Amino acid sequence: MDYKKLADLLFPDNKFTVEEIEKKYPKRKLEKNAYVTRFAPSPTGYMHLGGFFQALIDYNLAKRSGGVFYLRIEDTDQKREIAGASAIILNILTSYGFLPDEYQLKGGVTVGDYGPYYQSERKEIYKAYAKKLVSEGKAFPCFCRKTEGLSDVKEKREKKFAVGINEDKDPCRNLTLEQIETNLKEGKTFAIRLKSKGDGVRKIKFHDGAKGEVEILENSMDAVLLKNDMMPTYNFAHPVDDTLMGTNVVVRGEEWLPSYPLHAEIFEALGFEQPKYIHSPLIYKLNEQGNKNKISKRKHPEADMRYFDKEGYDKQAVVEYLMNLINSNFENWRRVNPDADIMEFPFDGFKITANTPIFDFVKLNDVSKEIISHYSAEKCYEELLLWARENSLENVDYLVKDKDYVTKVLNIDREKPKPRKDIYKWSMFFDVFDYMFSAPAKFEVEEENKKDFEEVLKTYKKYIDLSSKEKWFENIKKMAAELGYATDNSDFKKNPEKYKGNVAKVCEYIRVAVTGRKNSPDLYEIMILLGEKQVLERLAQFA
RNA sequence: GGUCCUAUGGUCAAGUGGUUAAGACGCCACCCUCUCACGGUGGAAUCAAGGGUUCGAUUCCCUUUAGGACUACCA
Repeated sequence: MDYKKLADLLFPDNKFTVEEIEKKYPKRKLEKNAYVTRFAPSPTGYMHLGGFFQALIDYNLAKRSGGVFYLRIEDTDQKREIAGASAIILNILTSYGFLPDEYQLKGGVTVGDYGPYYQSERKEIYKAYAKKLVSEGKAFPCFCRKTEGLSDVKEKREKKFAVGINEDKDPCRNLTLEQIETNLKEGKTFAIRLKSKGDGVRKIKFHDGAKGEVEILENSMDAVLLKNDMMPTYNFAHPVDDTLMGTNVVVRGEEWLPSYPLHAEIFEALGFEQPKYIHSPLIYKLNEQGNKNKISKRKHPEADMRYFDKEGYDKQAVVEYLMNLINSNFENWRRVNPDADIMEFPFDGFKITANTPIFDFVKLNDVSKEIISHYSAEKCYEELLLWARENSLENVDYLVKDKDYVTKVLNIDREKPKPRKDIYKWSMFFDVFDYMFSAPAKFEVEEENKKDFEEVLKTYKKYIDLSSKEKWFENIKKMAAELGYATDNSDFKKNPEKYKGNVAKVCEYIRVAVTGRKNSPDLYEIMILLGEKQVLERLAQFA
C-alpha cells in the first residue's frame, strides 16, 4: 500500500503541513519546574463543580510554579455546543479570582499566543496530523456507518460483552487502495482511525500524579481520530493540542484513566512526548441507598457553580472547602494561619487523595460560617448588597436606602472576639433577621406558661430601660425577683422548686415577644436598634 | 462480560511494619451564660472480610466483598 498516495487522496486540500504548524507553536520559554496546565471543558453552558475542582488544581499548580494556566474550549462535538459557554466559564473563573493567562472569547478577544483556544477553530491542525499518520501507515480511513445514538452503541457493546473480546480492530483497516478510491468517488465520507498495534495482552505502566503507579492493559482499539465531519475526537485532540500548546501536566477527571493507554499510543504514533497526568477524583453525592453517585446537574443543583452565587455562598468558603478536599491538611494550615492568603498554603497537586470525596454541605456551611463571622459589618453589607443585586432585586432598594440600619443589624454580636455564626450564605440574611425589619408572627406560647408569660410582659412595660445594658439587665433582674424568679443561677439549680423559673425564663418570654423566636443574638442590642416604642408595641400584642 | 480505580469513625481524612490510630465537620454531655449561639472541657464512633509474609500487621502481598469509572465518529 502506498500510504503517501492514500494520504493525498484522503486529504487533497489540507491548508498546512505539520512542519508549518509546529513553527507556529514554539516551545514555551519557562523555568524548568514551571507547570503549564489547562482547563479544558466542553461547552455545556455551565461550569461543573467537578470541573471547577480540577481548574483549582490547575491554577494552583501553574501559578505557584511560575507557569501558565490556560482555558481551552473543547467544542468538537457540535451537537452539544451551547452559545456563550466560554463567557460563562470565564466569568466564574474570574469571579473566584482564577483568571486564566490565556483564553479566547468566541467572536471576541484572544489572549495568548497558542490559540485558537477553541478546538473547532483548529480543524486544519488536526487534519495535518491525521494526514501525517495516514502517510506513515499509522492510521486509515473508515467508511463504516456512523453510530448514531446511544442505543446503537449499547447494542454493539452487549455483543462485545457476550464474546468477551477486548480487541477492537476495525474491518476497514484491510481496505485496498482501489476500494478506498471507489468509495471516495462514490462520495462516501470517512473517519480516520488509529491502526492500533496492541494485542490486548501486553501491559503498560505509568505514573499518575494522584493514583501512583498504574499498570494497565495497552490499547488495542482502532479508535477514531477524526470523525466524519473531520472534527477530532477528544482522544486525538488531547495529544495534538496539549503538545502544541505546551501543557506539561494534564489534570483531568479519573474517568479518563482507562483511556490512558489509547492516548499513550496516539502520542507515540505522533512522535510526541507525553505530559504528566493527574487523574483527580470525581466529586460524589450519597443517594438514598447510601451509594455514591457522580455529582450531576440533574440531581444536584450544586453541580452548577452558579448555584453558589445564587445562594449567596461566600466564594472564599467554596474555595477553601474544595482546597480541603484536594489537600486535607489545608484546614490545619488555615487554623494556624487564619489570615494568610491561600497562595501561601503549601499546596501539593500531586498529593491529592486517591479516594472519591463526597460533597458535604454541612462542612461547607461550617467553613462559610467561620469565614463570614470574621467579616466586618461593612464587608457583610457590601457582600449582601452584591448578592441582592444579582439574586434578590426586591430587597436592593431597601438595602441601599437603609444602609445604616442594615449595617447595624449586621453588626449585632459581630466584630467581637467570639462572633456569632448565624449566617453561612447571604440568602439567609432576611430569614435570620426578619424580626429586625417587621413585627414577627405572633409566637404561640405553651399553654401552661401562658399566664406567666403574659404577666412578665405586662410587668416589663414598667421596667423597660434601654439607657445602658447594665441598667437594662438590672431592671430585668429586679422584675424577675419580684415575680418570683431566681436571679442567681446556681441557687436556682440547687432549689428549683423555690422559683417559677430563673431570669433566663423571663428573658425568653421577652425575647419571644420581641423577635418571635426563642433564639436570637443579644437581646439588648436588638431592642436598642428596634427602639423602645417598637419594642413596647410588640409587647402589647401579648399583654 | 472485560479493563481499571478506591477502601481508616456518619462525612472529609492524617498516619505508621511496633502509635493511647492525629485533626476538622456532625452528634452527645457538662461548663460559661439573659436565650440561642460562640467559646471551653469531655465523650461515643474508624483501620471492610478472609488468607498469607513477618517476632509483630491498619500499614506489604493475594483473594473476597463493597462502591465507583470506562468499555461512542460524547467529552
